[in-house]
Amino acid sequence: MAEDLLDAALLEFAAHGFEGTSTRQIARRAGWHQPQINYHFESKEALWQAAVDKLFAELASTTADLFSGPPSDLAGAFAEGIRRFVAFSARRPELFRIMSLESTADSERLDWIAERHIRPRFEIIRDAWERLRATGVGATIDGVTAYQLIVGFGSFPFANSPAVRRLTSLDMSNPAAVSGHADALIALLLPEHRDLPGASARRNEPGSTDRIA
Amino acid sequence: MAEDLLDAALLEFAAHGFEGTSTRQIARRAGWHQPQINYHFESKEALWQAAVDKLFAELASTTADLFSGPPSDLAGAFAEGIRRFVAFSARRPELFRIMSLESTADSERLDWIAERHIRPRFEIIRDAWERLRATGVGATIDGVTAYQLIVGFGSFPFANSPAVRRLTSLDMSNPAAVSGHADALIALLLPEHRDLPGASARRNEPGSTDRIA
DNA sequence: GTCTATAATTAGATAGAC
DNA sequence: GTCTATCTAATTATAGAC
Repeated sequence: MAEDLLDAALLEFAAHGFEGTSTRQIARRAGWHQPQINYHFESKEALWQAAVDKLFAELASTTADLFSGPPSDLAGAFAEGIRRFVAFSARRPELFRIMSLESTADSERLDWIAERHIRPRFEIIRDAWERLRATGVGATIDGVTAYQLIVGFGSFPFANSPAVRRLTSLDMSNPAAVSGHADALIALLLPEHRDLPGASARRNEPGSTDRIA
Repeated sequence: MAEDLLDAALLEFAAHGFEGTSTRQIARRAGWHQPQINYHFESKEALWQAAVDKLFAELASTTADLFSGPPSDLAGAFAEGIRRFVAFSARRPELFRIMSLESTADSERLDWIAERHIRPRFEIIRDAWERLRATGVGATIDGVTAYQLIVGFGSFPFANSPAVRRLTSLDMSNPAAVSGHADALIALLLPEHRDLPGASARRNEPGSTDRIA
């Protein structure tokens, strides 16, 4: 099944980079034989593109409905978007890893991923943030900085979970750690939001580790 | 000169990962012949360790004096530490790139870098933050989260500067962008700090692009 | 210490039997 | 479509002349 191979490719590319990953490793992980990759995909590069397309399609499906309706509660939609993005980063740390790997040096892969996948999401988030700020809500940072905070800080502990585990014995795949991190990010971006009705009810549920001191 | 080779190694390892970097690329960048690397270093792995040691020595030299004196102005020392770390991340984006590359999968290199370099710095920052919070100052986040905010958000736009450039035409190597990003991070962590004497004088200097909206 | 040549291994991709 | 065998090129590392 091609889905299995794409998932294996995402894990390997995210862990070792494009050049550092061999198609044999990917095939072995998925239970394929290496030449099957070149039968089903034009090249290693085409396999990478197909895997990245799948990853961003998964992300899109978790946030598609957020900014489609009327902007009656933009702050609430923003907070919900952050919760979903943080949860997705925990489930799919490959997203941030591959974005980071490809964002550090000029390359054709960066051109491709920036224009095809990152730019549309970046512009939606930046513009939504600036509309929100225009209503007087939110931390006093601009849209570009808010995007960097959401993506950089929101994904960081999940993309680096093996390092986090070594330094703290925290398990970032724990659902309480995931929602706690989302709450911390929301508190930084939307300091007023914890006072809004129903905003942070989940923070006080039993069993949730409250990362807010 | 061995310094030149280690700098070349850092750039290549940071851009392509350990497995994705060939010793020939490194040698070519530094003007060496490939077999010289194996004469001066035991292996590709030993070269990587020497390069990472050099990188963290540079970081240590920029922050060595910060927490040594009496903790009379812990918030001020914290803000100054953030400014220096952000400036270092801009000058040496290889630090964050290599940390991220090695923090995503279990490996002997992660064991080595986590214990030798990351843990000591993590514990200093986490503990300093919790002492600061005990005085009632600072955002309501715990020490682990503060560390993730400083490292993740503080380094993100510099480690990903080629992507930032594509999306925004911002040049993150611009000194105003560097100090603006440090100010944004300080404002998130230490909301009270902008009111302290001399805290953010540089933000209002002519020519500085104020990223605070 | 430096350099050319090369050994031993592995990479992406293809040929061709089935 | 699958699988074995293999091609060409690139990899890390070493041998040995200078």
